Amino acid sequence: MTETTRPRLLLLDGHSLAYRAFFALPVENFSTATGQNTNAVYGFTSMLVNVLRDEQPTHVAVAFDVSRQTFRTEEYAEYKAKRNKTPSEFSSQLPLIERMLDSFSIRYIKYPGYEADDIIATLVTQALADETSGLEVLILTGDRDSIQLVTERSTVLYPMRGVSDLSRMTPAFVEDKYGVPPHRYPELAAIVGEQSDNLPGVPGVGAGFAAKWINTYDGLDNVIAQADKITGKKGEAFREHLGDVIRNRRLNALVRDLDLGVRVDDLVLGEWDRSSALELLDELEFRGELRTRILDVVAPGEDAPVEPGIEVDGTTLAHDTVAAWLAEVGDATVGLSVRGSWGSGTGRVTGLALALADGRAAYVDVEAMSVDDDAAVAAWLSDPSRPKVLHDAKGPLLALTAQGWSLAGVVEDTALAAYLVAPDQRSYDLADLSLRYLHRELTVAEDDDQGMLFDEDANLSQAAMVQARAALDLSAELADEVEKAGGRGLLTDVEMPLVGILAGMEQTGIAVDIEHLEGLESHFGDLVREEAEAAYAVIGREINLGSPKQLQVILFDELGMPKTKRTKTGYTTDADALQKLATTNPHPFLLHLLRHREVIRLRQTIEGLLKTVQPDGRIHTTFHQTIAATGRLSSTDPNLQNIPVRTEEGRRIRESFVVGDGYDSLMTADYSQIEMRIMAHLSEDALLIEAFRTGRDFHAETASRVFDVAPEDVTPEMRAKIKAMNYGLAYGLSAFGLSQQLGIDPGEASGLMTEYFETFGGIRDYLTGVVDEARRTGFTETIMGRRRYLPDLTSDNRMRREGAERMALNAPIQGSAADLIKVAMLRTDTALRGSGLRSRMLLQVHDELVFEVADGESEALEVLVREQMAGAADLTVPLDVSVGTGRSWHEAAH
DNA sequence: ATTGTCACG
DNA sequence: ACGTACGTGACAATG
Repeated sequence: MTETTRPRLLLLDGHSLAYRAFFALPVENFSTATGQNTNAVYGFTSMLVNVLRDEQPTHVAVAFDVSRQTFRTEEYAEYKAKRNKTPSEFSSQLPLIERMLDSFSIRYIKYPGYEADDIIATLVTQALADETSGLEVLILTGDRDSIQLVTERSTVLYPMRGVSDLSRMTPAFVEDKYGVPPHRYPELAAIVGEQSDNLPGVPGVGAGFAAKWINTYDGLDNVIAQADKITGKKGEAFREHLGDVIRNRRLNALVRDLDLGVRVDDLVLGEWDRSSALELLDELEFRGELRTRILDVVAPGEDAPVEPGIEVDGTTLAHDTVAAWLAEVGDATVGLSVRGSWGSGTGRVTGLALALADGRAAYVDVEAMSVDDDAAVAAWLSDPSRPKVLHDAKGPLLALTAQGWSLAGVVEDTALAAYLVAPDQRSYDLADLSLRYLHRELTVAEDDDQGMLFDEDANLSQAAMVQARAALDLSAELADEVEKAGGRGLLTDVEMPLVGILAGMEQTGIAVDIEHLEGLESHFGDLVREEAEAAYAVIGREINLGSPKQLQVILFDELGMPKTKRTKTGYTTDADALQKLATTNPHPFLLHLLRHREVIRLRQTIEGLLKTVQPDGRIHTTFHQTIAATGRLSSTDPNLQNIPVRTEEGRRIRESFVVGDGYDSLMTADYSQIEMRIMAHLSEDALLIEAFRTGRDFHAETASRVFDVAPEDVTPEMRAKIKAMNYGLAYGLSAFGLSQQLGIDPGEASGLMTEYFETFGGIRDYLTGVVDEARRTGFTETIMGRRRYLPDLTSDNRMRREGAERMALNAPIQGSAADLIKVAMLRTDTALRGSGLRSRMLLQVHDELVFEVADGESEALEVLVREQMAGAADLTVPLDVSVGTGRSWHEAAH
């Protein structure tokens, strides 16, 4: 222990290393849930810790460039001019690297007007000047200019490929590789040139000749002085480009005497800041191997390198012991995992796993419970003062309800929490979240007792308890994240209470007139056959009309029609393109094909619906609360949010959704122009607000203002144009998109947009402001504070960037509308319960709610629903609700 | 598993 | 020069 380690100074060129890492590591594999890219941070950190581990330096510093403007660009404007603009995906990672260094107590140094190399050169010079210290110097850099700093006591470590191979440049190595000693390397570079710095050298002269000259004449100065003596083409070229060479030499000389205000002694490696380092590793989602390696290096032996999986201490409770266990739990928060099944309006529970923060856990075999156990479980589940945490509570809730239990006291739903924190994820799988936020594997330890029989039941109950524990642990972790994202109110007051409502709607389902649906199926089936045969007759053979590939052969090869817009694999045959073809070339095949598409689609929709009708004669969809990044719900199995409505034929399908037995009618209530109203509210555009306050036809009102005519003089054409414009606004519309929508030319569409924005300046200002702010903060926000992260706003890829800009325009509008109708559902549900009405909510279709009306409740329900929907938010414009009632969904909509 | 198409708000 | 409106889900064809 008394042996003194030899002092070693490690200097890193932060910029060049991070830049290399940025290009070496695929960005897709290195980004966090919120979209922060981490490839440069990862690669830099990885190189840093490897060198810390392998070289054991006592002193460390990292040098950074401040900007591209340096004394070199002052002197020679073309210096590094050929380099592409620094991608913002890279720049955004530099502050993270600095935080990483702070947490490791590693100094980083910048000096305006100079490059990182100059800082390193200065420190190397200082370190070598003090010969008594015997300080050894290591320079980790991706910039070859530093080779001039190599001496017997200073070595350059240069990354060869990617971020893992380091080449150790000692004087002997440099001499061997380049043919000149290190201090002469910049002389050689001056002759050869440096492409990455945009410093052209002597054409036709490579490193070999340059080294020969330098050695023969003893240095570049002498080569220049005796330039006449060099014969041949190369000599001629050298004389001709002498100016470049002299300039190169001046620029590639590193500055060694900057006044940094830091001495080598100040660079002693200090104590790391454990909590900020761990926090940053979590934030960057660095786990697994790198996390282990980092912790091993900066804090050897301090943190167990291998993270254990989630563990619980519990077994299946014996018969008649559940009540006692639950009594012992008291009012502690319990992680709850429900085993069983649910869906299609039914469900059942086979087991319950409970876990506590101290590791205790229990599994209840619901199928083998005593009467007392059952009562105890029922009481605990329904007691709102016994707090519970679940992951994705809707399914469990459905199963418990089907079992005759009620559930109360759910204080956190970890799936919803994770969704609010990062709404763009595909899934919120418990195991993934455990890894991401807890850095724990969600696997059950294998039973290694050889003598024991494999007990499947024990494993299942163990897995359930582990999941219960994971949900509990996650809730603590995610609560912080939700707080940080400002999502607590939304989670507690909106998303979580909505779970019960959605479960109820799914369980209730909507009644279907099967005979009517079957009648439509055969009707459209007939039409499908007719159209197919007519199409075959035209071309003289049978093809698969559903195959875009076969259609392309017929349309573009055999019928010789003009090629449409390209897709990845060929040319599009979508309805839009075919419609366009048909206007110039009304070939009968095209017409039959289009009609065939239409009717086969309707038939398919009907067939799909028929397959999902349950024995109770109703369809029970599943609503998803964590799919749409904007905050909307989605619906599957079947999707009841895309039942046809736009054509008369399609609407006939809605005749099949009918009032169920024991009820009087269906009622639908929808918000009119909800998105434009939100736009008016958010933009505070006075004219738009006024247009809504008149209460008259909104599109006509706005058209009258844009075209500056009296409302009664607005023509249908004017109204149609402004309507398309109004709808397009929230989508980030382009002149092209608008022209496509309206079938006018892009120039006219562009003029229309200009007119519109001149009239509604507040909207234009709002829209540009939204994108600017999102670019600054990294996210957009709805009226209720729902965030969507859009890292691509700063992408260098134009497509991605512009795509993100359109999402930024749309997310606050669509998302606020989603917030609003969710609040309306909560208010309506509460009011319904309080009113004693029997009517019930069945469906939500983004801006519409569908109810089943009990006998004699029609008027009361309408009043209640109108009041609760209109009062869901206090906007600067009124929320208009239109309501209709009928025997079917189709009738109700009239 | 991905692509193309088309239904909805 | 290039692609072109936001958000979903279902189905069939095709790799």
